[in-house]
Amino acid sequence: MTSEYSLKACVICPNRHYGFCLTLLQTLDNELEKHFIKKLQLPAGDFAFRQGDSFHGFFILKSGWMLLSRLTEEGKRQVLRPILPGKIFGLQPDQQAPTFYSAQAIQDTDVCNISWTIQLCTTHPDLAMRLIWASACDKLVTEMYLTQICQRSARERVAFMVLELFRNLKLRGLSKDNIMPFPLKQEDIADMLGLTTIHVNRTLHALKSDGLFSIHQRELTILDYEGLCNLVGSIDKYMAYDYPMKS
Amino acid sequence: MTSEYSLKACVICPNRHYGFCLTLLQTLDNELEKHFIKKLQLPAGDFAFRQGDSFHGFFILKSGWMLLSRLTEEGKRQVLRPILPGKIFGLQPDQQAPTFYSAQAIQDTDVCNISWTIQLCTTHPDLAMRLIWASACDKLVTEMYLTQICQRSARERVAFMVLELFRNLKLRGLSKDNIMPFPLKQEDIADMLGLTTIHVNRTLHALKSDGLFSIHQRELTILDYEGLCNLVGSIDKYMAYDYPMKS
DNA sequence: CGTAAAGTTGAATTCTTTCAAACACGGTGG
DNA sequence: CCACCGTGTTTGAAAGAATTCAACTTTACG
Repeated sequence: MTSEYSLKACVICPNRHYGFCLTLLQTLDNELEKHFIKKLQLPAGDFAFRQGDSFHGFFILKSGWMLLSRLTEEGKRQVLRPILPGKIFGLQPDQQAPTFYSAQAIQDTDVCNISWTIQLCTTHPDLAMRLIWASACDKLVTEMYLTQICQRSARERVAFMVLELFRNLKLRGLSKDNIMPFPLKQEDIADMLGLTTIHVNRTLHALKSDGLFSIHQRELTILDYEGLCNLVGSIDKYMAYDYPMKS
Repeated sequence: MTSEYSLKACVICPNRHYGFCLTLLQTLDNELEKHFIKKLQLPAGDFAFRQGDSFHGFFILKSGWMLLSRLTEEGKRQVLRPILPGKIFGLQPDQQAPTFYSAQAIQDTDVCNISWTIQLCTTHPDLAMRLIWASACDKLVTEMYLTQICQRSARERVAFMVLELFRNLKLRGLSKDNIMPFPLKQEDIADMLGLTTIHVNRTLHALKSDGLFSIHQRELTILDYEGLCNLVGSIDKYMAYDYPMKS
């Protein structure tokens, strides 16, 4: 993990047009950037933080993919959600307390660390509002996954996950046509959707056989968008809600 | 649903010592209470809002129990979480957008409606900070349930739910000794834990037979606290995190 | 080129669901 | 006071989805 201070790096960041980063850029001053924003590079496999760590503030993912996951006592891993560029992660209720989950890069990533304090609530109320917004977004995404996991079959869960990722990548300009990056291992999917690796394997196989999508070289190609939607149902309205919207 | 304005009602509210309400009370002025806090009474069965509604601000539960739930297209219901007194609910990323879920009273309840606007972020940054805190808490609770549901058997899920509720009720002074109010129907539990009503019934039966707890007249008595803990595992640290803590 | 990690396959088992039906309880009205 | 009704709970038996265990194949990478 390398770190550096880089004044005005936000000005050229690909995420600057959206969400928290947009608001951040709008209210950015040297003071803020110098003292409260730290930039890091994390190679694939590295952790931004580990379950049980404690730290101040929170992170924003600049590029790459990360996974938030929690290890249970029995050693099982629960993937809480994947983090795409522009997303905030690591924001906790009590910043003194040990974190509930780990944040691990599954690709080489760039990360920003924001030293959020209550002081910034006062000096930057628009950032505070944005933080409330972002937190509510994360909650919503988790609730969507919870609903899917509780109520749908393995096929449907996988289809949901693919569509959800696809739409969020598209909004970020990170997919071309029907092709999206797909760095998730089958084990990641299993730990995310409450299935076993073996069953994920069989399910992926079935969905590919049905011509819904194909996966090669860590890239997923959607072959039957409508078919996927039918499998998932029209949760369109909320699907891309996770996205850090403009304004 | 009746509504009224009542100046300084917060001063005698049983939730005034904790969480958002504590901060609210500390910064309370007539201006704030008059224009931004509206009090409601909801009889059992009534909705504070329904999935798809949109409204400004958010709610705080003053007394009673509520359930947040979402109906899927197929007509299945997902209970996202129960709401205990002192908890915030209905806070959404985009307040213009239709809500993702419904909020229904399962007992006679008192509810406060707070007309939160970005303006209040500026005038009351401590409330904004508290809101960030509360939102992160809800997220954490949802993540805990997600983890349990993905990784544990029906027995363990039910045990978890009972313990989680018990601890939060205790913190609020709403349980005496090992007895807690338990207004949940078996169907509610099923919809909350991703099981069928029938299987919840059998599971409850099994847990009662094992002498872990008993249920009579909408009250649950814990008979073997340690046994329950063994079933759940020691997630103590985070268990009562949901609680709107002091300070 | 060789080792570890990731993916694949089969068969048997287990947990949970589904369907169908009966029971208990509280409230209502005759 | 009792029959009736609806909601919530209980039980049985069969079917189904996902897991477990064990082995094998492929891919990635130093």
